[in-house]
Amino acid sequence: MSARIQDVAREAGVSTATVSRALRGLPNVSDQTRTTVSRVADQLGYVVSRSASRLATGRTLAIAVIAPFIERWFFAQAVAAIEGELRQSGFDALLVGLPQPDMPAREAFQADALKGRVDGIVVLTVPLTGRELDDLRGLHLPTIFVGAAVPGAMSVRIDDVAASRVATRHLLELGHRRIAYVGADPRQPINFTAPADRRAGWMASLREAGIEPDPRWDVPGHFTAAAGARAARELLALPEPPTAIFCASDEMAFGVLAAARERGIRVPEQLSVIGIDGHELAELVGLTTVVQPVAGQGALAARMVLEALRDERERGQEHVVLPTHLALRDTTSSAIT
Amino acid sequence: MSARIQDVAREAGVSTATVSRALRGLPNVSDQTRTTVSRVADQLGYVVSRSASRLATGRTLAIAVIAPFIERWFFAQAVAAIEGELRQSGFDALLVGLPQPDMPAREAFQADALKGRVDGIVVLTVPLTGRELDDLRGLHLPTIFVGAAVPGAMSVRIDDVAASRVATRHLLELGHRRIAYVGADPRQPINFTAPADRRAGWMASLREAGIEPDPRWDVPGHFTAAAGARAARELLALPEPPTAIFCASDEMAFGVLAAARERGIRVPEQLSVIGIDGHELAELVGLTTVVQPVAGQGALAARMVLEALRDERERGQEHVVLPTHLALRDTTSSAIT
DNA sequence: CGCTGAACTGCAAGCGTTTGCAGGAAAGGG
DNA sequence: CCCTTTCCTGCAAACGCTTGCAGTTCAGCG
Repeated sequence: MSARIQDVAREAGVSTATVSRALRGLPNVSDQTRTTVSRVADQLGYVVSRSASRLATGRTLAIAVIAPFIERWFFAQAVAAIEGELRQSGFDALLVGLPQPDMPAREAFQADALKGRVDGIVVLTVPLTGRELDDLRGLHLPTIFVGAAVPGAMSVRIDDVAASRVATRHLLELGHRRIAYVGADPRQPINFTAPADRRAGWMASLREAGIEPDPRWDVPGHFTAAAGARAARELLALPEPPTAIFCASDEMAFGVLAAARERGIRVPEQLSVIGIDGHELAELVGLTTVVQPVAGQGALAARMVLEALRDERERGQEHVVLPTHLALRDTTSSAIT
Repeated sequence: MSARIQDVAREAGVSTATVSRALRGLPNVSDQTRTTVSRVADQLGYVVSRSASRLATGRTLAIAVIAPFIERWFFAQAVAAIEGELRQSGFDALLVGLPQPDMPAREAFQADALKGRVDGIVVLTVPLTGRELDDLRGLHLPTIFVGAAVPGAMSVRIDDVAASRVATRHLLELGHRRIAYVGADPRQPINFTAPADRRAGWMASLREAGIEPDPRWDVPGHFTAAAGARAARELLALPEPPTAIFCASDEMAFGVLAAARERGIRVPEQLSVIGIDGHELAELVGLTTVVQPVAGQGALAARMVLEALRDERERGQEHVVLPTHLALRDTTSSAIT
């Protein structure tokens, strides 16, 4: 049906070996030959068979992108950035969602289903079990984690503890004392450290300020707006509700803002709210937040796998930490005392 | 390094042919043999080489998912749903972003780069040129479009005109006369009909109500919140501003709401706002909107390609239109006259 | 007890590239 | 003018699976 390397070879009057070399820009092909071959090739609309060259070389020119919730803002941003970077380098992005990620007993992630299908892996901050992680390592492919530092592998992320401290300190400086945290995750799988780290930053900052955090200020949020709203309703119903809420993601903060509006609580006058992310909408609604480079982390991760593929020798254990910054906007203000 | 079919064959004392058949559940393999082979196979951790079977069969077990802006809500939802459906059927999801989609003169989409790399294609409502579309057809792969009906191919979508009429009529029934539309796209590529269709529905509904839409009520929005806000600012600055704004997407509506807040305009008392989508946040902020099944469209599309792959014979030209419904919430109310 | 099929299994030829090795031609050096 | 090099090119063997075809075994039937 469509042209094979044979056809090109015949038409150009050379061997398939030469066609292969000519088309891939390998040395030891005369300019004359190379031109002819190229011309014939696109005359015939020849495209090398990926399957065949995969088989012959053992390289797939594909990278797996493992993401738990592609539909969520953070992941969508990151995936988009990764895909773009990969495509530019001629690599395929094989998207792998985590099976039923919300289920407590979700189907195990089959790492070795990837065996031989990709040259490298980018893992977006995914709740993986230790076993799954081991299987992943067992593939011996360059693997890079985004959003969490996994020992023995490369990673790119932000300093979650620090980001969280920035947010919490900001609230403290505004005079808040009763500062809640939304975003803890009851389960704590390996490699999904953001919730816990951010919680740790919050807690440490409070303690440094001489405040012992009330356990009731620490509410799970599951990183969705709806869950954020639920958390806020719970917090605002406390006998002595917090005067400020720090959310581990902007989406949860949106939920908190909505919940506050429901109850007629004015932000920031009666309640300060701060998030982490730098969501597009955060700017619009004036949400104060700690901005992290999401696309930046994704793109960098992609470049790092490709890099690792190039320099097979030194499969580094690089851990890159990207900076964040506080975007002061309209949802935080001094506490009324 | 890792086990080949040969190894399994040797270990199990059978030929590679038998291993192949046994593992794939083909008939004419004794139960005894099948069991032995399976046992040996996973003892050795054998996984068939996708590359090799691709080459041998010509089938890739992969589907390309072409999306222009993976980072946007609609696309992220759809991609997630598609990926899930494909994975369940053992297919790989090859994610293909459109190169620099925002650029006016973006690099052409290389359809034939997909040649031989996938068995089918799902195209999310993508602004493609006629030539690109032709190339895509030239691949002769089952292709299904989401969000736009392309002649000669399968599609799944909503009735944009109807959805838009529902929204517009709702506003009309509330007594609004000056109803603006945010979302038109100046460029009008083939296969990206949603903006124009929704605009058509708006315009038709107005005319049926005896209202001649003021051209200034028709503002581009580019489907982002920021652009929605910009559009709203423009509209609200008109000497006689609209009393209601209909946005072709919820994200744009969020922008409009933000812009209204900026100017101290109360919603819905002074301004009614309605969107299309059913975004997670829409519910939270109480945005009235026409809900469309986004994940549903994606999942269905995926099932349809797989279906088409199964029944090679009848490559249908099915066009499925999924229903939408109006979600009445708090951003629309009667016009003050 | 021979014969016919059915049920399994194996042989080996692909599938379309890549690549180590060797051959041949041209160029340069002595 | 011969001998090295250098530069191109082709041969043919992988790569790891699938599958048409043929061979074997064995139960069942006449």
